[in-house]
Amino acid sequence: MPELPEVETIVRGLRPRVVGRTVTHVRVLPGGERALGGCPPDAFMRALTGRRVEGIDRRGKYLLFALDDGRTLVAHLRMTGALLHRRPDDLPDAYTRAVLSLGDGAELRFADMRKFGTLQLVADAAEALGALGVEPLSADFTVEWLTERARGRTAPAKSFLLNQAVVAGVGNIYADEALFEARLDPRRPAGSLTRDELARLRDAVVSVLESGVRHRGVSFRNYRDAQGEAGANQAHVRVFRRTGQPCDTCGAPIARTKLAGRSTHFCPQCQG
DNA sequence: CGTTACCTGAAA
DNA sequence: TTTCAGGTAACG
Repeated sequence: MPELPEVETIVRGLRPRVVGRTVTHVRVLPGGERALGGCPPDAFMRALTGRRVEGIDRRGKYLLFALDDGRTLVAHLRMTGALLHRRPDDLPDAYTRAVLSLGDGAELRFADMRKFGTLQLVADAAEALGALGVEPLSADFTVEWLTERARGRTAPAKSFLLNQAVVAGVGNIYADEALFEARLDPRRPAGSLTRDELARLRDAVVSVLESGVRHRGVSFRNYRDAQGEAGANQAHVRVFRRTGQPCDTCGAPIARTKLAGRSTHFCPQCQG
């Protein structure tokens, strides 16, 4: 569920509340063991207990918790995961799969209805990360880099954007929004995009992601930030889940198709 | 390269 | 009852 802006919002919420705290107790609840990727729950609890969180960072859609023994707790929320900063007497969160108690009495709850999310404790973060391309909100995200990656590719532009090895952190919402902003047909083969079009696409990706961060993410259904609050960016979405509604720019009805197995929304007029 | 599987629930 | 969901690894 969360894409880059949602994960960034969670990281920013957790940082001031969790960095510097020590993990005093770890519980893995029913359904939580599968998030551990084969690590036995006891081993996970033992390895994490007593560790101090030195820093929290984001890479693509992953959250990285740097621990004082040099290891990293790597979390990925996939479709329905959430990381919630709570007090022990706060109401329980549905589908809580693991709870880390912190030295100041607060707790960090990992909740995940669909159980796709992961929590991995590794010596080197790279062990837990998939193949990740450039960070789109960094200076490394250049037109040259996009051009190189797009060369010769027959996959649709939409699939190209969803590929984490190309741009890390773009998901289904922001891919559709960026293609609309760049006025590009999501079905166009990535390799057919001109340098000019790729320049537009680059700028559009940056723009929609920055807007997402500014509005604390999109909450169409499950997404909640570290305080359990919904985001506000759904009010600023131009095509995603607006099938049949008039395009803001030209009034034509927003169309929907399927690409790379994902619902894809676009304006047939503006993105022709 | 596209499709399927992983899980659970909400919406059509 | 069927389809769909903000993700991605594994499969053919």
